[in-house]
Amino acid sequence: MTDGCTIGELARRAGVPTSTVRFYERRGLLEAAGRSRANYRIYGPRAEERLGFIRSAQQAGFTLKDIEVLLGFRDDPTPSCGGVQALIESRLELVEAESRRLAQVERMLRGWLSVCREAEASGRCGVLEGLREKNLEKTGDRP
Amino acid sequence: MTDGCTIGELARRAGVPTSTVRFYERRGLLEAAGRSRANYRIYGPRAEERLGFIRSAQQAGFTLKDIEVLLGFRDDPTPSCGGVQALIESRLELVEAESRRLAQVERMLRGWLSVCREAEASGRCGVLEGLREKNLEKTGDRP
DNA sequence: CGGAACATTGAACCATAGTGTAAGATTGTT
DNA sequence: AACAATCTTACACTATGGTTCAATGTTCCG
Repeated sequence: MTDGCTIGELARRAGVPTSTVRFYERRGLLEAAGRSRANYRIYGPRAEERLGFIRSAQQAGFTLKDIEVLLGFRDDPTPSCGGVQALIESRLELVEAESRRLAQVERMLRGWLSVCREAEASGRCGVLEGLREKNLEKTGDRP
Repeated sequence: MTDGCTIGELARRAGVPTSTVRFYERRGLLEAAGRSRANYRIYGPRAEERLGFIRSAQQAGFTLKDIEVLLGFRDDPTPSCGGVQALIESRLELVEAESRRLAQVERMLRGWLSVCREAEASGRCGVLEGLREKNLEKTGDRP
């Protein structure tokens, strides 16, 4: 009772805009808060902790959809750590895949950059000419 | 004149759906094609080559917005390789930043996974408890 | 009392790269 | 002639994580 706070106060403490708090509520990540007489949302320490969890999980690389699941586990009295583990593993796989893709893109771009520097001497642009040929379709890591 | 083809044919050759070709036209990446009597788009070899360029550039990690610029350079009679180089460099920076972020996320997830495995013996879920504490905010690569 | 600073709502909007749909016109094959 | 395939258009929708807006109501400070 003593420590209910408004959405602005909660948001300030968590370091997010109020719009984000409302968004989380809309998404079902935060349960609908109690209301003051003036229909303002009133948050207690539990909501604050929950919001902190969401932000931490987000920093740890979980999507909001993941976090929905994690929160479900958390709310569940059953310990069921297996589901959490499976979630982490599948998220990790996605991240690894994306990481590989990015590394590939990075190599590509570096390749084009060196083409660009080499061609700087001659008048032509090796990149525009090189990208025209589709030798990268299956074969080419290096342009 | 002999080798105009319809959108379906062009799309098949490039390995994209026709919807994507129309989308590129709408985005201004492909110029509006000529039309047959029946109002069908008719594409020549230049369009085919241009579409190939777009796809190649995409594989090389450029966004459609980048590609718009690249196409602009290409259409420009002036050689201006410097602009191309700047574009590659700025794109590369973004990719590197994202790459670092992903690596960080990967470390995080691996950390949580090991927490999860360690806690498997005990009844509790270390992840749900660990994410509650916000010790990861600035300090923590490892949970 | 007055104005600033805060709160409420729903709806629309941002970027990205397309995909899907509906309804109708045209083309090719049998 | 019938039928399938292909084409046309505009508009809406996908996923992600929110942000912005307008119009209106409340609380706080001097």
